[in-house]
Amino acid sequence: MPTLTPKQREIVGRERKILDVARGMILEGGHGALSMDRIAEEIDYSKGTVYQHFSSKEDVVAALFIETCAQRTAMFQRACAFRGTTRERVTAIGVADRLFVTRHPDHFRIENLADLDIVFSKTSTQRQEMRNRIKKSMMQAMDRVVAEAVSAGDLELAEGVPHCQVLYGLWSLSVGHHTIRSSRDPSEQMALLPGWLSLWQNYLALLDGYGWTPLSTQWDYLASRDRIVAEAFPEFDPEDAQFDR
Amino acid sequence: MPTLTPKQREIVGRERKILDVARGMILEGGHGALSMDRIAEEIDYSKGTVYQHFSSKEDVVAALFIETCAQRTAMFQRACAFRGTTRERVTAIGVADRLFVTRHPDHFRIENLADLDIVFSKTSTQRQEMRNRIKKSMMQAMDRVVAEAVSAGDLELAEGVPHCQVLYGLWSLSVGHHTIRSSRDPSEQMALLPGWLSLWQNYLALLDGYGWTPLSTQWDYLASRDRIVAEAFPEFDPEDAQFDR
DNA sequence: GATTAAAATTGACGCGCCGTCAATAATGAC
DNA sequence: GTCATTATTGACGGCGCGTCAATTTTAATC
Repeated sequence: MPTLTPKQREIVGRERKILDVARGMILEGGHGALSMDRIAEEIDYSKGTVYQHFSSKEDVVAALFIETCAQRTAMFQRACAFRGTTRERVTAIGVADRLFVTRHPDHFRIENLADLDIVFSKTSTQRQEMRNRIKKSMMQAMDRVVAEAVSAGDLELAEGVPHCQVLYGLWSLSVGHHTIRSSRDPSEQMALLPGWLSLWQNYLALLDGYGWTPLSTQWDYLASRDRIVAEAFPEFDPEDAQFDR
Repeated sequence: MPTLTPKQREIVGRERKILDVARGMILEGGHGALSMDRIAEEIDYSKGTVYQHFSSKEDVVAALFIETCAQRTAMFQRACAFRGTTRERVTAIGVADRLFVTRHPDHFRIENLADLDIVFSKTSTQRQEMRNRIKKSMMQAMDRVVAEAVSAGDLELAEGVPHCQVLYGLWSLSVGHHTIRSSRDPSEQMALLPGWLSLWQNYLALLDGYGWTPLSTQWDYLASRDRIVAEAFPEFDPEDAQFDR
């Protein structure tokens, strides 16, 4: 086991601190509030030292993205392993998404930044590959659920419609929801259902529309939701997830 | 009729030019490529003059957003007036969205910028109100279609689900789609259906899932699509819309 | 056409931020 | 204790935003 010198430990700890400080800045004021000078100031090292860890501002954003995305992927994989019907498993992904967001309310701000081509283009190829690997493994886990559903007969797709089409629908709903909600303009909020329930309703409708059985009219998916939290994500308190907000 | 002095005409023309130049900059390189200094340079006036038209960089973005959004709203209103079943009308909104995007490929880049709270918070209240008014009239037109569908019996919503829930689903799908596609990362593009068709499929599934009749299994909505373009948007060439890409 | 008040235009300035780099200090191997 | 390697510093060049006092242009009036 390679034991670390005090110096090396200092370096590791500093990197952690940089990321934490940066995350806080983005959370409070978006990309504009993130400043390399301010990071240096807050961690009490010079700017040059910060640049020893990250080659640019975008590199920091990319690192943050990868960090949180890895956790997200891990949660999705756990969701996909849920023991239940295939539709319950795909539902579990939606639940995981919600639980994740309560833990990392900053992630979507970062994701919207990081997915702008510009960010990763300014980053080392190493980090680019890491990002692609993570995203890919997330997709793969989810794709497997759809494939299973098809082979189990729970889902019959029309001629010429690929598996991932269903996935893409759920993905779009989630991204759209988070994007819309992150702009906290009251005029948009209309007379909507409270936050997460509106996304949940759309999940139900989309999956029903694709004919993924058992349909929401034949099954109590709110009960499934509670079972999913209890069994796949026991470390989460259902209260904290605020499913009704 | 108030005739304009040469000076006033110059000012109006200059404002047009500023917006055009700014739009081009955002289109080519996003928010980062937009620079007040460069605008001044390109229109051959000093920076101070640019600031006579717009109070800040964000103000320019806001103006661009309002401009394009107004056109978008107008197209949606035309879509809602389409003569056909209620579901055809809501489909027409999706078609209008597509036609609009082909005309203004830069709009979603701008929308994603403009909806970040930060932008409009740095803008005059006048512009903020204008934005809210436009967004509201867009929502209202669409909401009317849903209300009609419910009262005509084409759509029955479950207990406690408000009208706009359906709208919110379509809206999320569209925003999600455009957001995902605007990050042109090949790894995400998976084995998807070509661009717009994947959004179309999800529209169909979502509306089927909400039970909006006639269902896609009972009606040829691709034929409706062509009729919609021909009747509601005759100025568009169906070729240009690239529905298959 | 001359006069003059109001409006428009200019560009230099202060400030903050990014990323670099030569100079300096700390580390640890021998 | 010596010295090569590695880490740290902060001043610097460059760029962009938004301001403002000074200057020019406009157009209304005599």
